[in-house]
Formats: sequence, structure tokens, C-alpha cells
Amino acid sequence: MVTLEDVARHAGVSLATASRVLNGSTRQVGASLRVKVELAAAQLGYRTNVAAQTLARGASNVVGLVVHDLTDPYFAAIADGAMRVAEEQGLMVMIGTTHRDPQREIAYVSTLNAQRVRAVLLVGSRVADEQLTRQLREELDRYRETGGRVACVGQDLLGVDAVVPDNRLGAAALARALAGLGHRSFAVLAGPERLIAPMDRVAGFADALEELGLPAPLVLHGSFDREGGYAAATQVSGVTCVFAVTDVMAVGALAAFRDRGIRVPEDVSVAGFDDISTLRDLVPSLSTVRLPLAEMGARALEMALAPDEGARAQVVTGEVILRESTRALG
Amino acid sequence: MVTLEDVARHAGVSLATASRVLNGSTRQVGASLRVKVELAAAQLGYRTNVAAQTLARGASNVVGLVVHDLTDPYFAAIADGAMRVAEEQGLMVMIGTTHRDPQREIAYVSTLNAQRVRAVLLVGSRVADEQLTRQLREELDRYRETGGRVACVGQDLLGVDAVVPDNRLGAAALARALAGLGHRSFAVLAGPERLIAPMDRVAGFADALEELGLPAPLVLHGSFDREGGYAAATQVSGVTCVFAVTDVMAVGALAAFRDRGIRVPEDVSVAGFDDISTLRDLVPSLSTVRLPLAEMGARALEMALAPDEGARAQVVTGEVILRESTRALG
DNA sequence: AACCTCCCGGAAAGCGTTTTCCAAAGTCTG
DNA sequence: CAGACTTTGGAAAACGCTTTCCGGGAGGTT
Repeated sequence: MVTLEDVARHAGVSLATASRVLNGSTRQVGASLRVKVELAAAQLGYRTNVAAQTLARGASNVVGLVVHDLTDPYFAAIADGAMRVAEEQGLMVMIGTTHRDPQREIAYVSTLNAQRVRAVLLVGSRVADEQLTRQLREELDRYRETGGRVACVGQDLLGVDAVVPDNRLGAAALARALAGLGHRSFAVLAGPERLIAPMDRVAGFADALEELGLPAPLVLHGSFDREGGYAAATQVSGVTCVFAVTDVMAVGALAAFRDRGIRVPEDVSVAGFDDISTLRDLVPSLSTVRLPLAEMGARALEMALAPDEGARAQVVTGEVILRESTRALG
Repeated sequence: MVTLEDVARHAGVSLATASRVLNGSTRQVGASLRVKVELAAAQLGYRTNVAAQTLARGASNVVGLVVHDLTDPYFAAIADGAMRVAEEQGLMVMIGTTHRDPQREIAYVSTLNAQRVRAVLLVGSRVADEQLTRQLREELDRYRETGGRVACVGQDLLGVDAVVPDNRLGAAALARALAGLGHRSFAVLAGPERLIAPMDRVAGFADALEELGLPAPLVLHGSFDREGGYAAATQVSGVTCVFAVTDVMAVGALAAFRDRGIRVPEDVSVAGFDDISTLRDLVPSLSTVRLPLAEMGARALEMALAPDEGARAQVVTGEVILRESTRALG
């Protein structure tokens, strides 16, 4: 393994000079020495030892990303956005997937802290559990005490920078749009009861219906994925419109209705939330609330990296998009 | 920042002892001291500085993953499989996305080398370009010279461990299956001309047709994504069956046919390759060649991590799955 | 010419671990 | 109970880089 010292010796300069030439520094190095060093480095095939660099500098050039499930296009989109800004800033990205296990999320924060990553992004909704939240916060505080930066995407965690969609507002807008199509009876496929983001969407949706003087929707809980949507949709009957709190769940619902011989949108309308682009080719195309997922990931990382102090929250508002899966009633 | 030295002092033991207790070692430490150290660490909130550890140990506990595009479910599935084994082995994963830029792939290998990652996984097909391949190989060799381990997924790179689908065989089997349905005239949506994996699929498909005494397919090139499939499909006419070398491209083709008013499978049959699970709810459901993507990622990482020397290649064979997008003729 | 500044190169002190040696204290054997 | 092992704890030398501090030379000003 060729070290900086080898390069320095080979170039006939000091370690300090070699370091200044190769690994960036505020200090200038004279042209002749600079060339010698660069040549030596190239000849020997020198590669900086990042661990040593990190140790000496006291700061690494990697950021951490904690997501629930990378194969879920929602998370993939956000991760992609974040990775784009990481790349711009010359940072590497370390990813951990929790598979929706809160303990794992906490463990990852701890590990990323040990790695002394520059920032960590927590992506996705968390369950409303006193103890887990406290544990997570403790871990985050420990990390931040020593200069770590944290931001959340998709869910607010008090005292932490966050980029969050206005779930209530988006869901309410969707409810009004669907009511505008003439729908009066609704079901909501709601995801797990304790998960915060979906519950906000349910609440926003229900509140808007109430304001419009419409009957409260039938709320069905299920897991926060395609299967949950499918399972919940099998229990739906007697409504003209179904709101799945997630596009992914809506896909499950679509499948369930197809299997049951219920036509969408002729027999029942279906709407989702998120506007996952991988899903744009579904038939019928899905009405939804568009969220700029990649941008959210990007903004969150930018925010976490920004030197500015104080917890900030950026709220992004979703845009209702009506497509083929919802139809206007007579 | 609390260091191991702080912990040692607080516990009244030496640095060596503290290290042995907290960060794993072959050496035993007496029960009483062990407890003292653990207590001190917990009280002070000690977190190992991984950079220092890596430097001292000369080996990190992270692996690198280089993919083209994380939002493409093909890569997400493979990455997910690899991450599962990383998690099992207590390794962190660093991901780089090249966005199909070969230079970027090379740059990532270099960066991951600098990080002294334990292994790097190169996922996805590469272009057949002399010079780029040589550059990549040089970078890989440099990495491997110093103990780095490398494995490829989805594409063979001579001299490197690899888990690859048998693209020719899979495509040939698909061709035979489609011919078995009565199809005689085919188009192939083939992706970029220089990309190796898709070209193998095209070749396997064409060879099988020839063996069957059927006319050669119309081969249309395009980009290796949904848009490429869409664009290529707009030029298709006069065939009863279209083979897109990728499910993702097949989705584009489906969309194109829909826009052109061409019904699938009534007017034309469409088949893909990969069996992306996110796409299972498409209507019509896609005939394809199933590849165990997650498992491929997992096996590749296991192979890279295994101490055994010598380049090995694991070939996985695809399984033809006929669904609704292909129909039997007369 | 004397004095001040700047600039650039090098020596060396860290950064926080791991690990190799030693030494001391047990634990066995015969 | 002496000698030979085996454990267990500690001192200190790496690991490969960054950065502070110093000194010397070049250039500019009176």
C-alpha cells in the first residue's frame, strides 16, 4: 500500500508538501514541487487513505441515509435526490435500510455517528411511540452534540431540520377534488394506525369531507405497502371512491378490485398519494397528489449540510392530479 | 467528543483494556474490569471512532456498491439483496450511482478504494469499449492489489468474480416459448448497441429463432430505459410479437402501443426480461424471464467477501414466465 | 541598506484506535 | 514446591494523514 510518505520521498519533498498538493489545502505550493509530487503520486498509484484523512481532519466526507426500504420507489426517489446533491458536493453516501424496524433506525444512527458522517438523513414516517421516539432522540442528540447534522424527510421530528409534505393539506385538497367529481361516499386505506404520516393524510381527508358536510369515510387499516392496500381493498364495499394514503397501496387496491371483478373507475374510483413515477404506466393511470420526492431528498440534504443553525422545517405542498382512476359521477 | 482514553481513565484501566472490552478482541478481560469499562462507556456515551479504528486495523467495515440508477427497480432489487447480507455481516454499505456514465463508475471505484472498503460490487451492464474497460480494470487491479475484493452483478468482467444471468439462454428460451405460442414475426427492442448484456439477449433470441427456422427479428435500438422502450416501440409494425430486452423497456413499449391504439396482446404480444416485482400489477401483466435479482445481489456480495481466491462466475438461469401480455396465435 | 511583510517548505505534534511486547500473577505438573 | 505454562493488564509503538509552528528567502518600502 503506497502512502503519502512514499510519494513525498519519491518526489523528494516533505510530507507536508505532498499533503498540500494532493489533498487540498489553503496553502499554496510552488509549481515545480507541485509537479514533482503529482508525478510521483501518479507513478506510484497513490490513493489517499480516507480513514487517516478523516481521523486527522476530524471530519469525514460521507453522509448517511436511513430509509425503510430501498425497493419501495418512494424511498428510491428520495434517496436519488439526496445522492445527487451528495455527488455535487463530493460526498459519499452510506445507506441503511431499516425494513420498518424502529430499533434498526436507532442502531443506524448510532453506527453513522461512529462513522462520524457529516450528516444523516432520516427518511420516512415513524410510529408514534413515546419510548422509541425518546431513544431515537437521545441517539440523535448524542450525534449532534459532537457536530453531527440531521434532517428528516417526509416526517417531522421536533427539533430537527425537516422537509415534509403538508399531508393534511394535500389530502384535504384531494378530498375536495374528489367531492368535486360528485363522490359522496368514501373509504380510506390507511396504513398502520400508529404511523404518523398516513394518519395525517387520513385526518386531512376526513376533515375536508366534514367541512363539505359529507359523511365520514370508512377507514381501513393495513400494512404500509402494496399488500396492505390489497388486503384493505378486499374489505371495501358500498363506496364510490377509495383513497389509498400511498400510491403503492393504491396499486394493491387496484389489483384487489381487479381480482374481485370490480372495475376502476367505472365501479369505483381510486386515488393515491405521492405520484410515484415508476407507476405512471399503470392502467388506469392513478389519480394522486404529486410530491417532488427527489427534490425533497435533495433539499433535506442541502439543509442538513448548510451551516445555518436552528431547526427549520420546509413544507412542500402536494399538487392534486386527477387521471383515469377517478371518474366524475353522473 | 468522548474518546476511548476518556473511558479508560474514567474506569481506571489502561487504554488497551478498554479497547479490548469495547471493540472486540481475541483477548479476555477479567470480569470486574470488563464491567467497569462497560459502565464507564455507557455513562460517558462513548461511540467508537470508526475512522481511527479503520486506520489502526487497516480494514474497514464498509462495502461499496456501484449501480447505474437507484430509481430503476432492477438496481434497487439487486442493491436490496446485497444490503441484506451486508447487514447480516455487520457491514455498512456505501452506494454510488453512475447514471450510466462509465467514467463515473471508474471514479467511484477509485473513491471506494480510497475508503479502503472491504469489497466493491459493480452492478449492471457496461459498454463494450476497449479503453474504458482497460481504465476500469486498471483501477480495479490497483484496488485488488492491496487486498480489495470485487464482484460484478449482471455482467461478466473477465478476471473478476461475477454473478450473471445466462442472458443468451434465457432469451433463447423465451424465443422458443413465444414461437410455441405461434408467433413467427418478431421485433426486438434492444437498448444501446454497445451495451453488452442487452446485446447478449438479442443474440440469444435471434439465434433461437434461426434454429427454429424463423425469420430474423427486426432489431431496434434505443436507450436502456422506459423512454428507450417507448421510442423503439413507436417504430414497430408488421410483427405479432415484441421482445423488449428489459421489463422497464417493455413498460415503455406497452405505453407506446397504448398511445398508438394498438392493443396488447390482441394486436401484438409483448415480453420483457428480468421480472421486476414492482411491475407485477401492470395490465396486461408482463410475460418475461424471471431473474432472482435480490438473490443475485446477495450472492455476489457473499462471493466477494468469501476468502476463497480465484475468479469465479456464478451463472443464474432465468425462468420464462408467460402472462397476459403475450397471447397464443390462432 | 535596513526593516517589514509575505510566501513557501519542512519538522513534528497530534487525531483515536489496535496490537505487540512485557511483566506479573496464577495454575498445573511431577 | 520448583519449574513450565497460561492468563491477564499495561506501556508504547504503529496506522497515514493534517496542520501548526518555524525559519529562511524574496520582494517592497523608507
